[in-house]
Amino acid sequence: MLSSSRWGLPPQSVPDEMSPLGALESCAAVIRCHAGQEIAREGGTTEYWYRVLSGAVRQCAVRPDGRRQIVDLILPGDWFGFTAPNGAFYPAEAIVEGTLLASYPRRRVQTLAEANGDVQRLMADVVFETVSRLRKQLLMLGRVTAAEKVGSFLLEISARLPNEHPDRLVLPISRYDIADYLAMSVETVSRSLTYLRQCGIIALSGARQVRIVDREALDEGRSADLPLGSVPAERLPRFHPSMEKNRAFGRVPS
Amino acid sequence: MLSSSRWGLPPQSVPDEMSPLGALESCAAVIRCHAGQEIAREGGTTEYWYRVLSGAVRQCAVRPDGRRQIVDLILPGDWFGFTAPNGAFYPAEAIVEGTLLASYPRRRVQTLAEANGDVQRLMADVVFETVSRLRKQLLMLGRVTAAEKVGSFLLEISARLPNEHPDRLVLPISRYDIADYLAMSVETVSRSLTYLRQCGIIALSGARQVRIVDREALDEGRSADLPLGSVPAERLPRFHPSMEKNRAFGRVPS
DNA sequence: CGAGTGGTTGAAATCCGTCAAGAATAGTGG
DNA sequence: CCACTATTCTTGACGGATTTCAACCACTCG
Repeated sequence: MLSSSRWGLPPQSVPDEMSPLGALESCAAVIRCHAGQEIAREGGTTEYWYRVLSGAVRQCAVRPDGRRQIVDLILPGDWFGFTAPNGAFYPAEAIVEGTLLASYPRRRVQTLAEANGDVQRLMADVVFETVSRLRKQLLMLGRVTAAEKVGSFLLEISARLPNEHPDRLVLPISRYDIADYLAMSVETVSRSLTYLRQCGIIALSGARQVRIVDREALDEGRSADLPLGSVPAERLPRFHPSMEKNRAFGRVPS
Repeated sequence: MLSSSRWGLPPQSVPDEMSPLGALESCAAVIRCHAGQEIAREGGTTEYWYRVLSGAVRQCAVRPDGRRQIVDLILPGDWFGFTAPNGAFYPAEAIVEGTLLASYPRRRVQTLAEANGDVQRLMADVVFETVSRLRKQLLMLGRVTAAEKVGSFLLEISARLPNEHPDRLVLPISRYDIADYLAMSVETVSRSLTYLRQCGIIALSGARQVRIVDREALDEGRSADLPLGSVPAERLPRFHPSMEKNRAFGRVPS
């Protein structure tokens, strides 16, 4: 499971500075994971920090009632494994077969960061990215309509997945995972996608291949103008009368 | 707005080690905020990291449709202000009148952390706490029923608020803020609370004073057994027939 | 082929958001 | 202290979106 080969950091994560990264590189080992395989945890605490090189990883929470929720979706370039001293531990599993991870010994990196300010700042930014990622997921979950949730999910994937063409994307996860990621039922995810397709906002070739036709319609949340049940014959108009319900969630209280 | 008085770290955040904290203390300034006041941002980027000493702070996102969502609720002892280099900025506002903040100059702390490994690890843990906090909010938003959301919110507040008696708590935020925090309407928040009260799971004295009667019922999510509309005459049984719908969100797919 | 997984669609029940109105509380100024 | 107002909170009614339950199709792999 633990291969000792070395691996370099991808250029996009740290564009200019290459000096401190060599030190980080030298302590990284590459792990190859099967689909569904849980990333090893050493006795409860995470002794490693990981970075996804290819594939996808999910961190799940299982409620007492048996439901599952994905609390983090980790794509190539993202780091994970940061846990608070007394925080809950959410097991990480590879989603895609052959997912490649770079594993960094936590203590080694911390020692490196103490000696090298560049490494310290790099790791700080990496954790801040995690915060930013979670906040985006919060915003997705907070959307009102199912179609809005799925729409913003597609945009998120499009932005985070290194595609040659940003409007053509291959979903790395199944409908079930999307459902657990957005906290909705699988059926509604499927319905939302066909709804977006029927609106002409996206195009589907196969289940996983998505083409974004009208990007603005996705992030403006205009996909909530019509209910899921209705089947519009043609594309939605750019501005819809029902968009006028611009009342705030809660006005500006306390 | 910016007072130059000094302020010590509270003992609960860092129990034992007191040596590196003196250095942190010495660069902290205390800010007193009015209710609704936005915490100063210096030209878009956050030049300061903050820690809440008393009161409460919210970080909001406003969607194009005018809705508001609270993407972080910061209570005494919590830090905030960590932003990724290219991440979105969410303005922070004090909620409670007279909220006290300790502000730490970002660059000064970074310099301190470079020189002192203890400061570095302390700050790392502080950011990990933020990650843990956001993940808990994700789990709250992911709950199915409105009563479950509000129930887990009460438990969260009870755990984070330094109360003498953990089952008696005073809500620091209004119904509107709760609604924007849990991404639901104000009316449903109110209805959920009265529902929990009628179930005998909580007791309300006034709008803000809550007493948790049956803690297990709250975190087991059993509060979702009955729909919001029905008014049960007595307490719910400990195990309810409808609890058998233990189907997972999505089974365990790839 | 049959089993299993993943995906889609239909029908029914229900939970929640919206609109509306009223009650309770706080804040203000006389 | 009281009237007056604004805000917060609660409750009702209604319509609609989503969940649930169920069936079906496509595909893969022994």
